[in-house]
Amino acid sequence: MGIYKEFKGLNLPEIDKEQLEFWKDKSIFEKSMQEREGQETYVFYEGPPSANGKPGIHHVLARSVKDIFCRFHTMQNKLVERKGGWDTHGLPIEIAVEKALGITKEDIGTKVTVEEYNAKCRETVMQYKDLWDDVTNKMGYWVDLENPYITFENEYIESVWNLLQKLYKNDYLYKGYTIQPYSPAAGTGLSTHELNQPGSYQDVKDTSAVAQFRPIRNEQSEFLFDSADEDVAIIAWTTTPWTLPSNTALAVGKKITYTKVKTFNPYTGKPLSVLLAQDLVGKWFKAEQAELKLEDYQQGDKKIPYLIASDYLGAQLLDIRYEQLLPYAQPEEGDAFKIIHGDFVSTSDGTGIVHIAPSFGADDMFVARQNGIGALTMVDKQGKFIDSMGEFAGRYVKNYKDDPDYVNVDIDISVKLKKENKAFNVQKYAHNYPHCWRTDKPILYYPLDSWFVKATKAKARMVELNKTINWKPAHTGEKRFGKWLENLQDWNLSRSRYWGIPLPIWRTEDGSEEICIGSIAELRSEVEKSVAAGHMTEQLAEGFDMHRPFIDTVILTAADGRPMKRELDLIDVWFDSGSMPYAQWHYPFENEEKFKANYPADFIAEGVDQTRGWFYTLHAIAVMCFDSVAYKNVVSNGLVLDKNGQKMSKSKGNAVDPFTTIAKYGADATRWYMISNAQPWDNLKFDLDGIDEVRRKFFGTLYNTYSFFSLYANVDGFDYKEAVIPVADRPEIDRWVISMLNTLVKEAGEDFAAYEPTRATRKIQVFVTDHLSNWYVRLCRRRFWKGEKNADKIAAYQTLYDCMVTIAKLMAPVSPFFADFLYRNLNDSTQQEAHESVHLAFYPAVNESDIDSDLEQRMNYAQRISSLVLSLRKKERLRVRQPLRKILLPVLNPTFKGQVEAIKELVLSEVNVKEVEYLEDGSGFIKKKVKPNFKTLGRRMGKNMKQAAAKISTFTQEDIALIEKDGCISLTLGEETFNLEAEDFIISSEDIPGWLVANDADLTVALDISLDDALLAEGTARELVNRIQNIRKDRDFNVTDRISLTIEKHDDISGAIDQFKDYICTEVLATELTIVENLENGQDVELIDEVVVKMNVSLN
RNA sequence: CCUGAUGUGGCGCAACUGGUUUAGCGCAUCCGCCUGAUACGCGGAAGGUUGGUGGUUCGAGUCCAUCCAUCAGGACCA
Repeated sequence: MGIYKEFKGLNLPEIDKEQLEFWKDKSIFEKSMQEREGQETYVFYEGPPSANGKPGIHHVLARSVKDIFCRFHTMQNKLVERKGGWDTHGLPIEIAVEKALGITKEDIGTKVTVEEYNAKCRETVMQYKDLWDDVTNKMGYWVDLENPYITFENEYIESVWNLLQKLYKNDYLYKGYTIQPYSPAAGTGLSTHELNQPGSYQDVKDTSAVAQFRPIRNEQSEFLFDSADEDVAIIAWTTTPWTLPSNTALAVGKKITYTKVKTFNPYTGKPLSVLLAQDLVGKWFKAEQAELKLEDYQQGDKKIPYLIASDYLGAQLLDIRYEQLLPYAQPEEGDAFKIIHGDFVSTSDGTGIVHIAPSFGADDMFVARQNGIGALTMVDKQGKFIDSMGEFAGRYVKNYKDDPDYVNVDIDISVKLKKENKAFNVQKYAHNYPHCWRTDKPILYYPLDSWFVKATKAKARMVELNKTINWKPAHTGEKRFGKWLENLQDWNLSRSRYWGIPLPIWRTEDGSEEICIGSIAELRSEVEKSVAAGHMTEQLAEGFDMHRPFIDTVILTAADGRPMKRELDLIDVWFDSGSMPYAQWHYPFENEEKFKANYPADFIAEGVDQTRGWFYTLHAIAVMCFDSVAYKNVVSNGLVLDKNGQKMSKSKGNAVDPFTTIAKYGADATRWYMISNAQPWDNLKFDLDGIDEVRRKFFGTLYNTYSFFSLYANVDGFDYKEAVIPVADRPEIDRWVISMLNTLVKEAGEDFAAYEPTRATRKIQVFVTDHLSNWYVRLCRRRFWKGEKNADKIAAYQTLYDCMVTIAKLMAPVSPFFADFLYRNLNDSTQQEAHESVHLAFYPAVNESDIDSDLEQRMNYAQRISSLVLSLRKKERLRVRQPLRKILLPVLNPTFKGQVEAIKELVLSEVNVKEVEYLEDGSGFIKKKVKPNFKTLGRRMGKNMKQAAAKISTFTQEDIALIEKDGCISLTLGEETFNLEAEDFIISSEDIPGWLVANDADLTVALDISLDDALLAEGTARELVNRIQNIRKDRDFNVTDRISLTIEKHDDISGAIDQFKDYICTEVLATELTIVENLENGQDVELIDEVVVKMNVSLN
């Protein structure tokens, strides 16, 4: 039994389990923080997930990203605390509960008490907490699950109230009357989020009407009239004729050209001049009817003639007044019934004149306010016309009640307009209209009272501070988030629901006095006053619930003694999560020091969908309340799609379950795959085969490297107790891999620090598979299993060991399980470092002095030369086991020969060739070619580059020799002469006449393929060794077992046996090799070219 | 409709500020090979008008314009 553990095979899920146990037993996560107590902090904020849905594979990606940087900075010796959190309020939970209870919103407070309902919410919201904790644990995400912040707890709510009060005091809160999507059928306002539910927008056919508004004839409008009796109408189109009684203005575009068209009303046949946008005349009048004469028209004619009379610019029409279309009521406040300008007016639809009903359209309200226009609200919250609507009073504007006898109000209004010569056109119109996702009834836009955060007031500062935040990727911050901030609207804070943080504002009935409460203590003292004033009978109980309905029983007293009731609204849940930097510590009521040390965050990460969600609310609250950013670095990760690029969804059945994936492939392979395959902010096409590939290629290779190491280190008893051999004294290849390793440490460190995990993982992977395993270990195998434990062998062990320990550290942030497994298997045995886990260790320091770019370059030559030789062998069908005489290398530049000499032995043994011969300049063998170096020459020559390139291609061998000798050459193009230097050219050898040649960029290699008896015999000897090794392997001999060999005499191998008997015996660990005339019981072994020998291999 | 991202062999990705790139790598396919590390790898074959078009430039996968496609976000739906 050696000191290093040996394993039968790579089992990542098993490693996961062992590591989890180990971390738990030894409290490694806790230690990773305890050991860094007092060090510089790296602050991370956990965006709270909602535990009322199950975790998906995209959560694994998001949390991997978070985990990577927290772990990386822990390894930078920083204190990284990560408080977990839960988002517990909001509509998704309420809806889930309604569904579970089989009720709708209207039933709350009637069928179910608010108290019962909220209790159910509280209970339901954590229903999948265990599942979340489980996935967090299994994927290796380190976050404090023991002491999470929970948004429904009183302490949390109190902190939020404090923030709200801060906003209130700084004049950031106001109550406003705005137009919002509203569902009369459900009796509730809808958030834009709800409006964006799939299926909300439905294609429907509505009655649309073009109404005729008659301008009042006066000095201002006189220019519109040609004669004393001309009947002029401004026509406007609407798909909601029920809003026409509420019309108070018409909007035109200042720059739009309007045309007056003389024609007849199609329903009454009376002469009429209509005004509409020039661009839309063709939409309402057929070209062929322009041919008809107005005077020929007879009432009832199907084809109505028309005549284009005159054009006006929209600006000319402004402020013209018109007669109210359906005068059921007058607006109480503001101006009305005049033409105003609207930015949004276009000529893509309708008539280019927009009917404005401020109560029923957000744009309408906005433009009306700008112009001092009042509103009419002729429809109530149930969706029916109010009493003053005459014959329409009490009728629903849409069929909200599923009344089978429902008569369409839009049609009746249209009929009325037709009769009164007020309709120019009425027809069915198919369009897309939002519907309530709960009741499936059309919504309407309705003015509602809401509390707003005056975010627009802080807009400039938010934009400015956003520029100091490092966004990954940059465009999400600069463009998506930056643009959104620039077009910021006030934040509608109100939600008329039950399960959420109540708005802490109490008002007198007339709204003349109000108070915003900022703490429980303050509420308590206000309640005391209220009890004294007789509005309440009892003081607040200890630990009272701050939710509804309890909070609504609190009635406060105004200065003049009048009662104040709480505004019934809850606040937007996004305010909850945006408050977490403060509320997670119950700041400012507790933990002031803690808060200050942890604000703002160094790093947060969430999905890009949080740009307008959490990223915004964090930023907005921080700017408005603290004039600060909330986070300095933010990674917004992309979506996780299925392997075909489709969105994952349960209904499609293409969702990947995180639990089965982790259980099957291990957390590390899953994490490594997700991070190395695509940048976190790109969408990831998630393919399980990709995880398997990562497992095989990366983890498999690294595991095998360890297996290889442990196998021989155990045999040799390498425990790293020997004196460290200075790097400078180690062989070329050791110094090379150490140089490469240090380059990697440097670059990967920079990548991690720059929030570029994908780059880091790719570099680590290339190092492990290409450089460490397939070059270093492959070429060094013999050093590990041959001969005594001498300095060379120790150097090899130390080098390989150091590489693996370092790799364990580099990969630890991304693949915490395997990294620790590797680290502990190495370090536990040698005790080189005092850390019991890689996650307590530090990111390795770069030894700049060990980085040798010359060395890296010559090893690159070695790899490429080997590759070229192997390619030539392939072409000539010369097995690698067959030794060849020599390689010919043209010398490219003065340093080339020295560089190749240093790695000559590696190349020769790799490609099984005896020697290298250099072809020097002037040997006459080499033909060189020259190409311009566009990078340097292009800059200098500019426009002349093309000509110069042509000229350079005509250079003779002598010219090239001249460049190499003098380092410069002059080139004449027409009038001009340029002095060019050696660096302006790329010289390479092209060909070696008479030889088998291969090229790779500037390298050229020729191979001598002539064979003699000695080479053939050696080749045969190597074949024999290979076959015997295979037999050893087949028979499961130990690598150290000695054997005896008996081979039947065969002419084709006698030369090999004569000359290479010792070699063969050493290679296969044979104590004796006997040749016999006849071998019975021997096994047939095929060598080459159908040569079959009989041999017997036996264990000593 | 606006904004942004993406578009490179069948698939997934790369190519530092435009220039030693004949557009690389991996997976998959086929042929061959090496291996006392049973994992990988190596060599070769096949596979591309770098989404289209136009432009700037001595030179464009890279910059500009425009169009197309996909994705995301937003506006609007009178």
